[in-house]
Amino acid sequence: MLRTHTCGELRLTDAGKPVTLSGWVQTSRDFGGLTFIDLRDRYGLTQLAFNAAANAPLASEAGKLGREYVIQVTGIVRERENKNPKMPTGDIEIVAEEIKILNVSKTPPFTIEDETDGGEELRMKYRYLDLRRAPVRESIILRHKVAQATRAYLNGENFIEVETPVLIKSTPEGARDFIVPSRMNAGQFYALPQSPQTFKQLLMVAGFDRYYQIVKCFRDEDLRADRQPEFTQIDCEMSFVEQQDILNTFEGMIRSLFKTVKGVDIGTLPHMSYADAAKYYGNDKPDTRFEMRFVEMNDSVKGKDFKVFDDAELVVGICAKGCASYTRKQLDELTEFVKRPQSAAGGGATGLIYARYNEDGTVKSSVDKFYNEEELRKWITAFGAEKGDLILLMAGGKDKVRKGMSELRLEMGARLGLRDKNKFSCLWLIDFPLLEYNEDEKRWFAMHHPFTSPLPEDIALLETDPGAVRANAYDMVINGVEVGGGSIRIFDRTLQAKMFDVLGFTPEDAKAQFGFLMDAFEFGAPPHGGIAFGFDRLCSLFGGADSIRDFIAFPKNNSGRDVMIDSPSVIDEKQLKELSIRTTV
RNA sequence: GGAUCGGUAGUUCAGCUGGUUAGAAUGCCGCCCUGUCACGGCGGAGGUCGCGGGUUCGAGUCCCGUCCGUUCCGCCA
Repeated sequence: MLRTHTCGELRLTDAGKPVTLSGWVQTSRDFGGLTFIDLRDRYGLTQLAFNAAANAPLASEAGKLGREYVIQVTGIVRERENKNPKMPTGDIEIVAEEIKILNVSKTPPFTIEDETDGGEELRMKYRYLDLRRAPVRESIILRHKVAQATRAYLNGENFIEVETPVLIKSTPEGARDFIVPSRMNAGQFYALPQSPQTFKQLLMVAGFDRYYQIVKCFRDEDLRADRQPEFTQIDCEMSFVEQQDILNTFEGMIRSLFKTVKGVDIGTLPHMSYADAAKYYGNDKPDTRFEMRFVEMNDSVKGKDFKVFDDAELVVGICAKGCASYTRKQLDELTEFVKRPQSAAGGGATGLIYARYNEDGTVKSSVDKFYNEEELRKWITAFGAEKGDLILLMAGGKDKVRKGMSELRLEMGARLGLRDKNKFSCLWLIDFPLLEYNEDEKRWFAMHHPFTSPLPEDIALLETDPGAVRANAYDMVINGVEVGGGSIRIFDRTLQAKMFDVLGFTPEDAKAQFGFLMDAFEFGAPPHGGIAFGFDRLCSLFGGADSIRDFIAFPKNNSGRDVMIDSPSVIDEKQLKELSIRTTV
């Protein structure tokens, strides 16, 4: 063994012990006659002390150690003269008697400290150095803990972990597939799974009853801070269940994860319908850490000759607590925010209308020309505003205004400090529409996927009013992040055929793409349903971070590149030829 | 595909309406220092201002193009 202890475990009670530690040189503080070195490993930091008066050659050798040298040190644990209460090992130091350089190191391109001076790009290029930093290391360890807690819970609930194939078949719906050429089948291609969806359903047909897998999934779409081309799901499926059974099981799982990993009790998850989420929060993943719910104002503001409101499909607003004192400049900033070109609302329909309910009880709005004080008082009542509050309104087409107002709500929540990373607000979002109409392609698309069953009471509507059919589907939302989603599946071949029909698949198309699943359903498929959680997002949520990248050991950058190993890369002509791929380059 | 911000020392950044030798902090190197833990002091080295073109007497700065990166929109059944 190259060590007797780790760099994080020695305490005052160990004083007097002879020990051997191995690790990396974090810092060196040289006082001439006295040199301190902080030695680092995964477990922490331990101070080494070298005294020139006691051992001059050793102290001189210690002075030559550079940052990130790997050394082995033998010495005696001693109580420190000056303790450091900020370090767990701050009460002791090692009086070194012997050091051995196990490996030298170049000076790292950025500092290996909690607050590094390295930029994102550099950190990714030298990710193995970045991973030496405590915050990144802790994020990866947190991920490990979440994975273990997940397995512990699901194992306890009788789930079986089954691996499903990675080389599968491309299907046109959904995200773009990553494609792998087949050498043995010239001109043919595998696809990497966007999720193990069909396989887990086949496992239900196979009678496995409860399946889970912590599994890599792949989607060839553009990246975001919270989106990687390869990402991990907690993928689950259960047989002989209805929606409520699934909600209970996985509410239990998430509660267990919060309890084990964060020591937090999240309580019972409320249910919110898709329609209510749209109406009160303007999106399907409401951040319910704070209220600031939408208030629809159509009836109270129309007919006063204010064209913007009169022409609008929807006038909706929020009440920002204590913001009546906002300056003109701050209000202009909000208007800019709403109008910014990157807004999901596409630049905002009308801009922003505001009404201040001042501390002195007066009301002042940006549309005083059209609305007298009495009318503005009605606004105050509608919003339940108190003195000092600011009412913000937007008007226009329903979808755009809701999107725009939703962004504004989150922005105001952030400005008011209401989006606390240490607070967790979880809920189930239910009653999604089953189908979405695509104007460009003039056909219905499955909002979730084509195996999602309709709510039983809505099945009849499939013929008459497909847009009104609600799905037997559910999403779990935490702090405005969609962390998981799933559905009760269609297990009846006739209903599945009808779904494909509504989606515009000919029976031949359906057969070609999903024939294996439809065939399987003819051999006694049990009623089943499932859910999948975005594991990376869940970890970033637990870790209080917006980006998932530090919870992935080796993530890709915004262009889907791994800048450390420099992939993707060109492959040579011989490989291409073997794969029967011709290039024009 | 679009928008946005950025690219200057190893690193993080500053560099105004174009003007003499491009700065700071940190890191690195050398010397000094016996209780530091963001050690301190003195000194030093370190730059193709992403790349290409243009405007100009003169470009880090202005214009065009291009490459790389950030964040967002589209996209992500």
